[in-house]
Amino acid sequence: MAIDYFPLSIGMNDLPKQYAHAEPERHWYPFWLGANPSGKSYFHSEPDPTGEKFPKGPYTIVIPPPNVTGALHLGHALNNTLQDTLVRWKRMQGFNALWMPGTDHAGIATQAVVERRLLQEEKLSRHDLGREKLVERIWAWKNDYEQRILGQLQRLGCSCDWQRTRFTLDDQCARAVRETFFNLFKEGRIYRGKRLVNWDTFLQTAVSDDEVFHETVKGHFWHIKYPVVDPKPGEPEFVTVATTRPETMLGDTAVAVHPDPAKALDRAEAELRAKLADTSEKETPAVQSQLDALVERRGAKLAELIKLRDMARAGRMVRLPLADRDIPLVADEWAKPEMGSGAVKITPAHDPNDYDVGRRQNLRSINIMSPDGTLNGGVPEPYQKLSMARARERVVADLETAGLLAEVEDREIDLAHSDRSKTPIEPWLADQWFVKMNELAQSAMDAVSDGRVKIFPSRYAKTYLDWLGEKRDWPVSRQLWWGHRIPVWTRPKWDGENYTEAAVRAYFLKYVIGPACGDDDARADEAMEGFACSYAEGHLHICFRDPSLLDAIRDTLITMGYTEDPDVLDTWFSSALWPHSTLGWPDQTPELAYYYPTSTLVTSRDIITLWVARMVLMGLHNVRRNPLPPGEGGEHSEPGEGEAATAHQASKAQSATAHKPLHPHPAFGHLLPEGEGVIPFHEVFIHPKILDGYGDTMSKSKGNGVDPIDVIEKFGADALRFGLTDLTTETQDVRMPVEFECPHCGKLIEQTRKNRVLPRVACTHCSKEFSTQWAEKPADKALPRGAVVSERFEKGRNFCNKLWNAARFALMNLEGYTAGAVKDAELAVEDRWILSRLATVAGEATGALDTYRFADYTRLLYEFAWDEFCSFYVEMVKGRLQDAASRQVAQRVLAHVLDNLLRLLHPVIPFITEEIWRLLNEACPARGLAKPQAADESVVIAAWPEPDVRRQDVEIEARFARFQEVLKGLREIRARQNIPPKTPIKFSVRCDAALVELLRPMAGYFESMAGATATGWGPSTAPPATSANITAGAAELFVDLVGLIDVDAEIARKEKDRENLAKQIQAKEGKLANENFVSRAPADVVAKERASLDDLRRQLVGAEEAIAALKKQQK
RNA sequence: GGGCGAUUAGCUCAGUUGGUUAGAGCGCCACGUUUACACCGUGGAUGUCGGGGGUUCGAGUCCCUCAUCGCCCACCA
Repeated sequence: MAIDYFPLSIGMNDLPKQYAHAEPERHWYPFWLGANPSGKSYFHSEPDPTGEKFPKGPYTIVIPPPNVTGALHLGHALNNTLQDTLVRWKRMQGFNALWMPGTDHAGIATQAVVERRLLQEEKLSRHDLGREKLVERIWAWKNDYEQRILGQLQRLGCSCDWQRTRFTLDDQCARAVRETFFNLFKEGRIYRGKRLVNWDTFLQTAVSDDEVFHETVKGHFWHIKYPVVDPKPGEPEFVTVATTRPETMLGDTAVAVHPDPAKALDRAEAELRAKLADTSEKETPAVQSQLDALVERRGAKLAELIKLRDMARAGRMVRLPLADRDIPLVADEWAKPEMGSGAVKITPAHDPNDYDVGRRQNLRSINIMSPDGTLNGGVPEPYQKLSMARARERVVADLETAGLLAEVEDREIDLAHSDRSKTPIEPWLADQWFVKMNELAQSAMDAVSDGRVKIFPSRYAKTYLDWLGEKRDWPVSRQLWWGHRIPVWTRPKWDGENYTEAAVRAYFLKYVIGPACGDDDARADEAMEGFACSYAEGHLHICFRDPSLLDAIRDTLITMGYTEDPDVLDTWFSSALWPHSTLGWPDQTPELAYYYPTSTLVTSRDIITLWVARMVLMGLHNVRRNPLPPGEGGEHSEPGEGEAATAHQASKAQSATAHKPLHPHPAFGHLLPEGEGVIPFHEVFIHPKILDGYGDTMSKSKGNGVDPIDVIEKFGADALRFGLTDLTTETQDVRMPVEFECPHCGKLIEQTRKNRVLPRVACTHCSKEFSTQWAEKPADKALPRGAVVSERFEKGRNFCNKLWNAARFALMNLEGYTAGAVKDAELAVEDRWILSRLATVAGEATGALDTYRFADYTRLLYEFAWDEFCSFYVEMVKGRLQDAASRQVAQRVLAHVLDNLLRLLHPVIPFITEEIWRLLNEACPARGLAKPQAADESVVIAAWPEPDVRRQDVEIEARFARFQEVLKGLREIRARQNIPPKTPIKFSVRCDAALVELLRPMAGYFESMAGATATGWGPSTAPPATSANITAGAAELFVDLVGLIDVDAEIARKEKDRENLAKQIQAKEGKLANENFVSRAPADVVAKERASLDDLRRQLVGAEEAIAALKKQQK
């Protein structure tokens, strides 16, 4: 049968000896996407609510959307390979598999990249460009990189449903974001608060923690005396506070002391003692002296602190020097008595802890800094317009002049710098929006605690629960331009205005919304549904659900004094909605009803908290399931149980052969806005992180990053995928030593910490130079580029080549193949064996994938394909293929096993399996043993092999094990006697009658596979006069060596054996003589030891016999 | 400071509930171009299972402790 709709890459008659990966990769991907007989993409999925086409129901994965900051690296390749492996596997199993692709706008990271380039290439800041223009530039960047990223995923072979590709900043995500924000706002879960940001005063922007580097600098710890206002008799004249940032005193609004100093001192002492008991030796003296100081001064300090505390309770004030303001003493637990004097200055606007104190104690906040880093009008005139650094000098000098500086200590300070401008960061409290986490976090914790969401490996559930357990409110605003704009407008409250929600609503209905709706009451009422307002800290905030409404009233709002919030939302806000926003939420789409909750999330451990936890809580908040009345699909979702029972889940619990339709048949409209919240996914798999050979994380900036495309070019996409899957064990990190590939000689050069940052490197083999990613000078850039790869992918490439050659052998021997049923009686012993092994391995491989044991999956198939199929089955079937009488059955079994092997391997190595599948289709259009059937046009849509348990045959596997032992023994003797492979040898076997029965039928295979002819079998077989012997399991082999033997070498060898055996026997005898062992160990263990001892003794006798015989020969 | 994890052959990693003589891939050594495959075949060498204690008849596996490394989180008047 000729395939005319698509040309095969390789003609059947000249299959190359080495698998060439490039061509199959190039042409099979478009084939899968639609250039196939069906004309449709195999990767596209449509909801099937009735379960007509897919009785097993859906299997859904949403991609962790890669950031559009840059191209994908090896970590992404791992992440996506695993997802593709799962999706392809489930698709083959008959699930309606959907892999939803997309990318993430990655707020600050992307804006930072674009801003950095702008500065470098055009010397422009974002302020020079303006908001709109900058955002335009970022969109252009996004378009470039999105294309590149999606292209990389395709090169990798990812079977995403590209028709559904999404972006976290696209219109539909924007709708989901606005809907979510509005609802949370209306529910009072979103509030305005202050939070410390890393303020870059040079670029006048907030920078993320990632963009901050710390440098230890020499600084001071200043102790400042604040005079007490009108001290009463017995009261101190001053309160001393200490600070590393004296200039912030100008913004102080209180001094705090602990409300219960005695208790606080006890706690401090107890903590130090605990630390002393727990600390390493070299730190002990420091802790001890702290403790001593605390104990020694306890009495005096306690008295002082109690006095201060009482003053605070009496509402006494201190005078803030330089600013000449009176500020209160307050009692607050933030003050640590063991620190400094025990009294602490409170600057709510410039320190997050102080901000909390300010809220608790109802203090004023005085912001003293302008965005450019100079002091603003909130401080006395002499200090205004000074930079923070200058202000510090001035404040310290003035305090000293005033005699208010008690002490100055030297101190090392960890000072934060902006990575972008290299200037010091000023911590600055900015207004931020927060999401209240209390209930949301609890709901997400419950989902994991009660098993609705399962995390693999399970230890990561702890990371998740611990983090959520803190229930820290989530700051969601970012001082950026790239992202979802916060849909809030704000104005200060007017003097004398009384805020009530009802009044604001009434006002808006009458004067703003009403007119905007053309005074159509129904429309206006509806519009008011999408209106919410709140009041906090002197400001009125309004929020709209529908942005189109906003366009109509924008001008009105501005006239009314409202300003639009300039900030955008944290990028994780939109990522948190990803599993439902990509399926159409807030609309109740068929997709949402059918595919949600998704099946599996595959991600890495560093975003368990940032992303996974938030998806769970947002999913539970946004997506609601209504209990359906019985008869409308509701019977499938029993409360509690039903929700988790997708077919995917059920297939794990039920046997693979169960046909009961367990899928929920979700009816459209099944997910409604009321009712119980629905989890976003049933299972989460956390995969390891790839480090380089030195244990460093890979990154472009270190120079150890690997572009998956480089690996694909050199080793092939399948080799990359196989290698990555093969290292996915339960460990948290894997190391991947990295090499440069010399573009001149193609050899690999070890990448070191030194050479990986050079613009050009000389090849250690051919000495020619090549360029690296650091090349900037034209001379460097002109050199050919050295790709960065890893030889760890050789294993995968070699495996693909082995598979290719096994297929090549099969194809060369399948001429004249006819399909037809094969009767059990027609099967040869090797057929029965390989079919038994195939059944076992198919079951084990399925089990491995089911529990995310990816490395087990590849290992099982690697060993089956290489060590069993290639090394034994193919070798053994060769003879029958040459024999007309047995050829037909041999061909049918060979084709069948290869067919199954290709299916089992397809999820991990899709390209080569498709290539071979199509070649096999040419040779054998119909395959199968019991009932041959026409093969599917593509292995992508072929069925996953169900383990054929009927073929499992313990007896035949046992016989094979014996056979393999004997064969190995024969080869070993040949090797150690240096007998050339072509020289035939004769051997005899001494073993019991049962084993003879097993081995005798294999005689021909000893001839073909070891060039050895059997001359005698049985319990009384005697060794030939000149022989080498070896123990192979329960059998003893004698190889007749007349004219071949190196007697001396054999004697030396056997003497070494004898020594070794004697040692082991002694150890075992000792063990068995131990009364404790014999009486306490389980009987079967003891029996095993006894049997093992007998065996060793027998071997020893054999060795001695052989030595004696050989010594006779020597003479 | 809190948490999680790692430490097994030269390198990268497996090692099930404690139970024969601790495994794989790469690398290394010897032999081999036998009609699928040198990206191969056959055979071989290589380990104080990080150190020290303990529990046990028995520990790579369980407990304690020390050391080194990695990651996450928090904090630093």
